[in-house]
Amino acid sequence: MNKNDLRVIKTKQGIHQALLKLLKNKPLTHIKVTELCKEAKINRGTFYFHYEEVGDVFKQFFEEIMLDLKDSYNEPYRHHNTIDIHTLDPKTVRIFHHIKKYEDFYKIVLSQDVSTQYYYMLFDEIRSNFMTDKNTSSLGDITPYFFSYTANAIIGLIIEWYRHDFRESVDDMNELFVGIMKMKM
Amino acid sequence: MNKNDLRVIKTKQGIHQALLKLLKNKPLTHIKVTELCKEAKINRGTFYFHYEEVGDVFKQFFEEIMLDLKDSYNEPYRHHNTIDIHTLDPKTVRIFHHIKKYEDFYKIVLSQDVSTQYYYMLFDEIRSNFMTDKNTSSLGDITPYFFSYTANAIIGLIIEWYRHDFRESVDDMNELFVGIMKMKM
DNA sequence: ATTTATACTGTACATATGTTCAATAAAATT
DNA sequence: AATTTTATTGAACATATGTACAGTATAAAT
Repeated sequence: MNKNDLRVIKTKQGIHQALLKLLKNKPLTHIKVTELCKEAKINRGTFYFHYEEVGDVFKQFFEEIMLDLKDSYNEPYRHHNTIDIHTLDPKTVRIFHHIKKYEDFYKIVLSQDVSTQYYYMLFDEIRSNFMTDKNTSSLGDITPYFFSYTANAIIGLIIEWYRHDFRESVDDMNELFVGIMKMKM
Repeated sequence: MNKNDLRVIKTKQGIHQALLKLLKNKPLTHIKVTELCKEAKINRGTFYFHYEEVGDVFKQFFEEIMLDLKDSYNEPYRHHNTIDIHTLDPKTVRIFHHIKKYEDFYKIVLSQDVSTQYYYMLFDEIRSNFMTDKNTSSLGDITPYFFSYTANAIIGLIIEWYRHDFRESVDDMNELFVGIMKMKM
C-alpha cells in the first residue's frame, strides 16, 4: 500500500469526508463500516484494505489534532524545572485555546462510550509536552508519576469543562487553572 | 423483569461466571455475545433480555467495585504509619490499597481499547469521595473544577502505576503520592 | 395442587462484520 | 505509448448482531 498513490489519496479523502458528514448526525460508535462506505461511495473491501474499524479513521483526525497540540502546548511549564505559580501567566496557557479550537472533536473523545485510545493519545501528548526540555534528574523515581499526575490533572479540568458544555470562555479557564494552582489543599 | 426471580438470578450468575472465565483467556473487547452465551449455556435471546452488550456485564462487576471504593472511604483508617497524617488526609491514600485489591479489573478498565464508561465511573466515584470530605463553600465557581482536577490527578498516578504493571507496593504509592503533594503545594 | 405469570428457548430474518479472491480499472513506470 | 504494478471492485462465504415471536419450562401466587 503506497500512501502516495493517487487512488489511495482519493479513497482516504473520501472516507474522511464521509465520516465528518456522518458525525454531524450520529455519534461515532453508531457509525457502521457499511454506512461509511456507502456515504464515501467506495467498496467495503477497500475500507478494510486501509482500516480495521471506523474508529481508525477518527484516530487519524485526532493524530493531526495532537500535532497541533504539540505546537501550542502549555507554556508555563516550559522553562521551569518545577511549577512556579509566581511566574504563571494566564495568557500563556495555550491548552484551553487548543481544546476550544477542536471542541467538536473533543466532545467525541471525552464522551461516555468511546474507546479509551483517544484519551490516552491526549494524555500522552500532554504528558510528553510537560517532559520536554524540563530537567527533572533530581526528582528520582517519582518523576514519571509527577508527569502523569500533572498531565491528568489538566485533563480533569478539561473533563469538567466538557461537562459544562464548554460554556466558560478560554480566558475563564486560564484564570481558573491559575487559581487552582495557587490553592492550598 | 423481576431481579428476585430465581431464574433471573441463576441466569445472571451463569453469565457472570462465564465472563470471568473468558476474561482469563482474552481481552474484554474480543469477547462476543455468542461466545459468552455458549460458555454460560444460555440462549442468546436470554442475554439480550438482560443486557445490550458484553460490556454491560463487566459494568455490573465494576459497579460493585465502585461500591467497595465508596466503603473504603467510610471505614475507619487502620493502615501502616508510613504516612505523616498531619500533612495529608489519610482517607485519600486508601485508594491505592483498593486498586491493588482489584488489580485484575483495573487492568481492563485502564487498557487502551476499552469503553471510556468505566473510566468515568472511577472518576465520578473518586470525585464524589473528595466532595464529601471537603468543606468548600467558600471556593465559589472554582469548586467543581478543583474536584475534577484533584480526582483526575489521582487517576494519573493510577495510570502510571498500571503502566508499571503495578510493580510498586501500595506503601510505595502512598509515600509517592505524599511526595508529589509536598512538592506541589 | 392448581392457576397464573413470565423467564427462557428455539427459530427465523434482516443486517453487519471480517475475510478471500479473481477480475478490473487506474495509477506508476518504462 | 506500451507495459507493469497494484488499488479497487464485486461477489461469495462464514460468522456475529439485533430483533421478533410463538412455544415451553419454571418460578411465583392463589
